[in-house]
Amino acid sequence: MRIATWNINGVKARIDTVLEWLKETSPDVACLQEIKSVDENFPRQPFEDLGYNVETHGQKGFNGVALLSKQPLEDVERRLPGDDGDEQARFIEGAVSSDKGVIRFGCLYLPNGNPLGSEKFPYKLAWMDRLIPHAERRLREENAYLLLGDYNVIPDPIDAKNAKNWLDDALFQPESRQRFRALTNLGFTEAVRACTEAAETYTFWDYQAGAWQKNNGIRIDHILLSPQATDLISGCGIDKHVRGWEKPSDHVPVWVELAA
DNA sequence: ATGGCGTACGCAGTACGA
Repeated sequence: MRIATWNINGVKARIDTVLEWLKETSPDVACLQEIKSVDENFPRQPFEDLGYNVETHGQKGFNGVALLSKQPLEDVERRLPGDDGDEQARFIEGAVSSDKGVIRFGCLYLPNGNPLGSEKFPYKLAWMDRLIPHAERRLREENAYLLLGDYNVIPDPIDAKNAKNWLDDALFQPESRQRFRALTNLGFTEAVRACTEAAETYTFWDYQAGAWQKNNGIRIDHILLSPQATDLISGCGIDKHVRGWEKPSDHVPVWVELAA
């Protein structure tokens, strides 16, 4: 079973690209971020035509997440618990049944947090402070659970081509990185680092200043697996070639293969 | 980067992203 995450930067602009990728890699579950669409306008039909069940949590203009699954999605929940006043569409969960039991997926679009000094950075940290106890509750269920998406966190210097360029950026602040470590330290395994120690392993390249051509990337899209899910890992990867396609997203898909 | 690009909204130019 292949599980993938991808920040598509707008479903309207990216629909053909996303469909092409789905046909090429055929993930069983795909978590999409930045759909930038309200639920009513999400183009469900072309995804359903490829055999996917579709669940969305969108809003007007920006943000928005979606879950695609070849198997029916059960127990779908929208919104990250902990702040009823948070109107930003950044979190959706669902589960599928497999021969290894229930496998649950949390699809997240973590706040960017820039610029530092604005209200956006404390919002990012507060969002992470809600994510950690939620993840802790899920781990206590002792099922296969994957928490995946655009974390907007560069975990370590090796995860950026030029780490010093990010020192004043919310993605690389000690407070952001500390919370990411606190999350993984609950007992999650981070898929890509479990599969490779290779340097220059990135998931995002800016549209500007020839970042892609210079391989000036960062690794900010992550897949975290509970111990029960970690036991099923048979491989993982990054679909880097997609960044070179026509009209690309600035992010590329990350995936993990489970023996389920 | 005093953001040079890209997307959404909506029809000019502003908000947002990382």
